[in-house]
Parts: sequence; structure tokens; C-alpha cells
Amino acid sequence: MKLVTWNVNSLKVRLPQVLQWLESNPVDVLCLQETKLTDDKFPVAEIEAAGYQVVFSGQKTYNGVAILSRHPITEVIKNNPLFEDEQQRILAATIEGMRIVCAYVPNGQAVDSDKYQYKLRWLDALIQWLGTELKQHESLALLGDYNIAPADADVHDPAAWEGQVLVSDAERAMFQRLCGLNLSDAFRLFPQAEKLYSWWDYRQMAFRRNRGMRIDHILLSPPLASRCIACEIDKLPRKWEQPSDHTPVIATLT
DNA sequence: ATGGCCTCGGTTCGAGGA
Repeated sequence: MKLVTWNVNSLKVRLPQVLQWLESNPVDVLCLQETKLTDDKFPVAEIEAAGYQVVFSGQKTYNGVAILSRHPITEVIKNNPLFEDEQQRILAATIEGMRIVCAYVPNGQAVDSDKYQYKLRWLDALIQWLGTELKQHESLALLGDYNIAPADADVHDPAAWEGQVLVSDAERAMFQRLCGLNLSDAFRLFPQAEKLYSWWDYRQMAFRRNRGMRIDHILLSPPLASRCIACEIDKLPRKWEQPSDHTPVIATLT
């Protein structure tokens, strides 16, 4: 069983890459963020032709999430019922007995901005809601672009980023509260090489210099964590022409 | 020192991302 998250930064632009990646990486569940498509423009036919069922929740220009699955998708929820939000950032569904939550956490822009306060409120509400979801679904996976680098090991230059958005104490405390729901960071269940990241800025040749951050995560509740045998970041699509600035993160379960 | 890119909408520049 393979569960994947990938912020594609426009599915309109990246659909060929998503299909190409799936061809060489057949997976069970693929959560996408930043589709940037209204639902009427979502490429359902192309994705179904590739052998996947799909649910999605989008809006114009910004945000937008989708879940692709080899298996039947049921109990779909769009957005957090505890948090009034015009932005389409959450999609939850039950697949093969697992509660799959696809999340695009707000970026936050800067720690002194309104968007940062929105990010913290959004995360607080997510934690509240996941608490209730976990009571109903023992096997839960939260996959997505968290826009949080949980520790300095997840940041190419911790000193330069200290206190900034994506690494601030308040954001990291939110990540720890998520883990406090008894969710495990799949990536850290295993020994990993140093300086592995999931996002690199398009500017400054950041990818070539490996100046990145690990901000895309897969958190697993205990029954799924105990089944998890690997978690990897696939850097290959970041090397393609016209790439997303994020790469897929893959958890393999027995 | 600063910003350096990409996407979108809608026109050729601003907003947002991270």
C-alpha cells in the first residue's frame, strides 16, 4: 500500500507530469494540493483513464485539493466542519478502511501578517477536528503540504530561517500538537540521510544547491504507523522541465 | 544589499506562494 502527497502548484500545468509519474509509480492513494482549478475544469477523464478514481475540491486561482485512489472512495468531506473557510484546503475520504485527510495548510506569508494568524487559527481548528475524526477512524493518515518544517534538520539554513514563517516556534508547536494526537511523522520512523527536503524555491538555483525545506508530510495514526515500512521523497520530478516546486512524499505500508 | 521564479488573471503588472 503506497500513500503519497504532492503539491503540484497548478494541476493544469502539471497534469502531464502527474500522469507520467503515476505510470512509473503506481500508488494506492495520491493526495494533491494547489490544484488551482475550479471543479468544472478538473481533469476527471484523464485521471480515470489512468486507472484512478478521484475526488476534488477546488476554487479559482488559489488552493484546491484532490485525492486520487486505486480503490473505492467513500465518506468524502470537503473542508473542516469546525472551521468556516472559503479557501478549499481540506479533503477527507475513507479508502480501504483508512481515513485519508488531504490538507493544504496556509502558507502564512510572514509572522507579522494576518495570514500568519489565519494559519495558526486554521491549524488549531484542524487539530480539534482531527481529534473527533480519530475517535471514529482508528486508521488515519494526514497527508499534505503542512507549510511547516518541524525541526532544524528539515531546513537547509536554520540560522537564516530562525523565527521566520514555516519554522517559527508557534508553527512548530502546532506540528507537535498534531503529533500529540498520537500521529507519527512517517519520514522520521526510519533512518534518513541528511538534508532531504520536499520543497525548493524556484529562485537562486535553490534545487541545484539543495537549499530546501521539508514541509510536506505524512502523519500516521498507530495502526498505520505500525504497518509503515518506508517513507521516501522522490526528487526526480523536481528535475523535469517546468517542475512543481514540491516533490512527492511516499509512505509504503504493508 | 536586494532580489533573483512560477502561476494566475487579465492584460504586460500585481498578488501570492514559501
